[in-house]
Amino acid sequence: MQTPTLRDVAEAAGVHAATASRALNPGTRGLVNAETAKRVIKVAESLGYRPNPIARGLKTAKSGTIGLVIPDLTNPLFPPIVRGIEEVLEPAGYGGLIVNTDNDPGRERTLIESLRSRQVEGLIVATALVEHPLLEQLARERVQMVMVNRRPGGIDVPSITPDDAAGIALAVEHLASLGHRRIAHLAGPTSTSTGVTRARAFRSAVHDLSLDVDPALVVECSQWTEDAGAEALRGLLDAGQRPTAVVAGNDLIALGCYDVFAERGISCPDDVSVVGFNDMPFLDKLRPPLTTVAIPHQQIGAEAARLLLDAIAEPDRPARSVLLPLSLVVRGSTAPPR
Amino acid sequence: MQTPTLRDVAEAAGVHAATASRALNPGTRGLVNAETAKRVIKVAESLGYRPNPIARGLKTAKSGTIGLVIPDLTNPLFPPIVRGIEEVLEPAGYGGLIVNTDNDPGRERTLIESLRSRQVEGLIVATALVEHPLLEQLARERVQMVMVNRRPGGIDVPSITPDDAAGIALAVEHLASLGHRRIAHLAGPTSTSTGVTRARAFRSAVHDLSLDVDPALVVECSQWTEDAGAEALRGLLDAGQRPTAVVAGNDLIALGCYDVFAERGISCPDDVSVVGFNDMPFLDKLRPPLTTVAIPHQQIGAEAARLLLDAIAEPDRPARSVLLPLSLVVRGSTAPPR
DNA sequence: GTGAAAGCGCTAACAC
DNA sequence: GTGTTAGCGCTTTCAC
Repeated sequence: MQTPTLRDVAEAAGVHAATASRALNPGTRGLVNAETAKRVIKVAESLGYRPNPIARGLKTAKSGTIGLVIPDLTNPLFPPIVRGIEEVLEPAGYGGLIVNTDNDPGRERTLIESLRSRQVEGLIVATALVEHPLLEQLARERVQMVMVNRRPGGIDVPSITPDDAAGIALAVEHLASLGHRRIAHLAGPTSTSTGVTRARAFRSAVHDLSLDVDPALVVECSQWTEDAGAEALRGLLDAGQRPTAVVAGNDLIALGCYDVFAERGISCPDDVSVVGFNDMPFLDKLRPPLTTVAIPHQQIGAEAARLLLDAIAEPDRPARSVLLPLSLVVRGSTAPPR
Repeated sequence: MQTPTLRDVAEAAGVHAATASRALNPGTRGLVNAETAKRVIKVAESLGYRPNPIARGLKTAKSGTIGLVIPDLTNPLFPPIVRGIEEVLEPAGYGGLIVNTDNDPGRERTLIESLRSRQVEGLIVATALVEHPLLEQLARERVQMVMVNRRPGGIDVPSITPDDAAGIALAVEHLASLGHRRIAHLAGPTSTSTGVTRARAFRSAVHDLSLDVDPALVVECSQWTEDAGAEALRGLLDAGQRPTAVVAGNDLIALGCYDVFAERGISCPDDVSVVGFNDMPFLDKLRPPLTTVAIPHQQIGAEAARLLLDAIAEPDRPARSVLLPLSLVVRGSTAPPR
């Protein structure tokens, strides 16, 4: 016999399929004679019965899957988040369907569409660049979702974000305590909320600590990449700026700085200190090891999944949002200015 | 109206649901009047109809999902493979369900079980450590699968593996051409087929090139990790061995060597050259940048997905297996011995 | 407490 | 060519 069906179990236990269903389902088990329930369960086990979630899903309009929308799994930022998510989803009986958008709004639309047609029960969205119309539409159609790493403007969607502002403040304070006063910021693209938040936090930290406030010291990178970071730093230096330290929008941008240092014979941390953001893997293997702001990625993922499961269970509960604290990992790329 | 159903479309187009189904389905579209088909399609579009794969799946016993069994998504080896897989799956209308086994046989069993109950149509298995009984059982039950990065002994399962032996030969030849004669190998665990294959390839390459053949120069690491690599190298050095170069079982193990070099004031590549295996991200940022054997991960994933889709389409075709060529990426961790 | 019957949305025989 | 009918495996009224 092929993988046994509920009816097989019912027959073997001498009950009706409906009764077997009730017995097997913890939620409805109470409706059934304890004896019968026990018997059915035993039979099911001995037959190696496994419920077919597809059939169940068809009936209950629940698929037991949720969609994970991320830009690019290959970006080391995301695997730990995904693991954190799975860690919570799995014991809850849910599975995660991952899509990579490459931050392409068109792909994003299509992929979310395809996830919805697969009847996912909710979405965890970790892309920085969801277009607003799409977001609003999803909210309107009451698609359960939670945003990771970004807070949705205006829309009532739960989100789980690292406390970027606090992280940047940590970085700036660290540099200031080392004696730096002229600190540059290579900001992420202002098209991303993260880029905006971090840049704003940078400006206010510099201001609060009474360091040199010079608009020319904040440069926007066109992307969150090594190349864009290198380009931005080159622009800064070519414009004659000589910061003694730079706070990079993220680790990749910081890596771009390393490239420029190599090109131009600048020594880090002797000539310039650098702080990254994210604490990607293997940063401790760099030369010099990169000082950076660490984000509890796995925890973020886990928290996001919990938020989503809650939202699915109680669709009408108002959106909670969580801000996770960050920490600074001091390594070799920061030192007092000379 | 909630998301429209096939019946809604059929009604709006003035045809029967079955006809609508035929019209919408490329495979059966030929059975329907071209005009009608066109009309139905138009109506479907205007209604924003999206087929419900769950319902379809219930009927056709196909879920449109396949299971990806990997040890740990957090290991940088896997994200590119997963992306390669998705790249092929997505246009084919399939989705991938990922599980992380942490190389725990128990978890592996349970997770594969849960994938099967989710009615996946096939499995892509990238764990090094599938227990044989499980594998055999799956094969017996005619679960379609393909193995990635390992060849199943004895069982007729398609596999897609990097040509490890050729890669190791590349590494050894490179070192030999630099003038090294006393080369060590920090092998991966012999409980993994990869570990065994690479160690064997190392021995035969050393032999073929008439280099120093000394069994003491091959050490097994207890795991594929940085720590295990460091430990193995310490053991080797403590035993008085002084190789001028080491071929590490993988990049992580090579990283462990870096740690030991730092501990003991050994200079790389001046005192010892090191070659890694895998070409993880950011290896070019290390000090020194690691010379390593590059594996076309994404391509492996894509190929694996193709193999699986083929197998699903033609279950009776004999298992094909693919061996992908590797290349050596020469960076700064290798130099002539001094 | 349990069975009967209906139906989730779709597709596949089988008629016509 | 198209409609009819049945049913995938399960859950859920509604009777009894």
